[in-house]
Amino acid sequence: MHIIWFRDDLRLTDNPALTAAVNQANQDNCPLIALFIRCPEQDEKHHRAPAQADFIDANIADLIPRLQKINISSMVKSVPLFDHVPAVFESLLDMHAIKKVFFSRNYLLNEQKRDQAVIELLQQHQVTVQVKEPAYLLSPKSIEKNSGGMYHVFTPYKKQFIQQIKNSYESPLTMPDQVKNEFLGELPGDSLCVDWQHPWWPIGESAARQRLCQFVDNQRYHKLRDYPAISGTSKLSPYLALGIISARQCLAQALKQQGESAFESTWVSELIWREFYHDLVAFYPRLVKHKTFKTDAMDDWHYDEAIVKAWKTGHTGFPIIDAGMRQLKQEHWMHNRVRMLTASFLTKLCLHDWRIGEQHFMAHLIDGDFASNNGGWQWSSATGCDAAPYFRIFNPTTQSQKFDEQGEYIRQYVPELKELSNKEIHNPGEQQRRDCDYPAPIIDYKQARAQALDWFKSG
DNA sequence: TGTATATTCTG
DNA sequence: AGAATATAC
Repeated sequence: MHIIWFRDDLRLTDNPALTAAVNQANQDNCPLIALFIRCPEQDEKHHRAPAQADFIDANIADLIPRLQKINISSMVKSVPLFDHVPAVFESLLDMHAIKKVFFSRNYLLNEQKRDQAVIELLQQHQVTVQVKEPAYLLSPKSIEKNSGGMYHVFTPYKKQFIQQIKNSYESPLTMPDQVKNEFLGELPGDSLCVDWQHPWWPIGESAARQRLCQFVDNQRYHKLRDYPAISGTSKLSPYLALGIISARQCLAQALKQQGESAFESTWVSELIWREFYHDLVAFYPRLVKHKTFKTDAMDDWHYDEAIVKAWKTGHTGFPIIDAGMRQLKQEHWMHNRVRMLTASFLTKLCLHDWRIGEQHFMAHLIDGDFASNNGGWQWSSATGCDAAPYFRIFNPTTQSQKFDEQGEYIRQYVPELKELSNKEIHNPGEQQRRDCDYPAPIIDYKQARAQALDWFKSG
């Protein structure tokens, strides 16, 4: 029999490893088994949000009957750590005559170490391993400067990216054929947490595709994406992070609805940002080791327990920041504009280590994705790839006035301020704060900004 | 995908 | 006085 080992790509369509596995099984006329290996302790080590772990389980549970329809039986195994994954394969080898194993490549370090150990074990047992490139828009490392190496600036990267993808466009793969060999029935395995109570994030790839089809409207996205009180973003990030939908499927839909102009659209640009950050991780393994992207970046930060606590719990005394941090805790998701504001606040105004924020976001976000999250945090803290230098510092109050003019977003997540006027809600007066039982600002913005400019300039 | 400030413009 | 614009950080 052959095995398709599902890890990140929890979908049937546009899944190169799965399609290859099905084709091979049919060619060799043998059964195909889908293998899922969950590693709860590893998840904890990587600070995977419990919400995301549950979302994965629920999506696996959704995938199993759909795999059955194409005659693929599934097996779910749970072991604590990546180190224990080879043993799962060993016990499978004891029980079954396994000929080929398929999975899609992962560029993160611990994951690659895990995969390498599995590959070595399988090769010792004369099992063929096929590692397929995941359905990125372009495979990592396919964009390089003329002089070689990775672009450090997004704009020229994007320009070349679009050129290249126009030349080598591949449309997404459709559902694979049925496996001709007989369905093996239920296989013994470990249980999944399938009690998913989150109507905002429906399970499964058809839900994701439906969301995609309803969303793609670039005019609307371009106009509304920065307003956190409005649902103007795609809400596809958790699906992209876990491969429930592929970036290629997203681009295909944009092209279908907008034609070639999709390449210039704001949303597709965001998809390319995502590839840019994934590419950076593939090029620079130091990023996975918590190093700054800029090797000469200022990297010794303040630390004040009280500031970290206020930031994490949403009690900084800056309403828009607190709204964002509370939204993160409550919904396991935060609007992108507010992610930028809260990140800039922690790193550039409080001068606290971006890694604190990176880890906190990962621990709570349902869409946590190492490359995007690390890239975003390093961009925010001036240690990463950002064409604009260190002095891009957001003013939480003016940003709030600009992007949450009516204070709707603040009122939703910081209800103690909901009676304040549209004018006052962005920065209540001292007496109002006391009346609402809302904290005074933990930093003096003006002073913090001046301090940050000095600090970054000297570093 | 920024902000603050000085300067000029407008009514 | 407030908007628009230019410039430096």
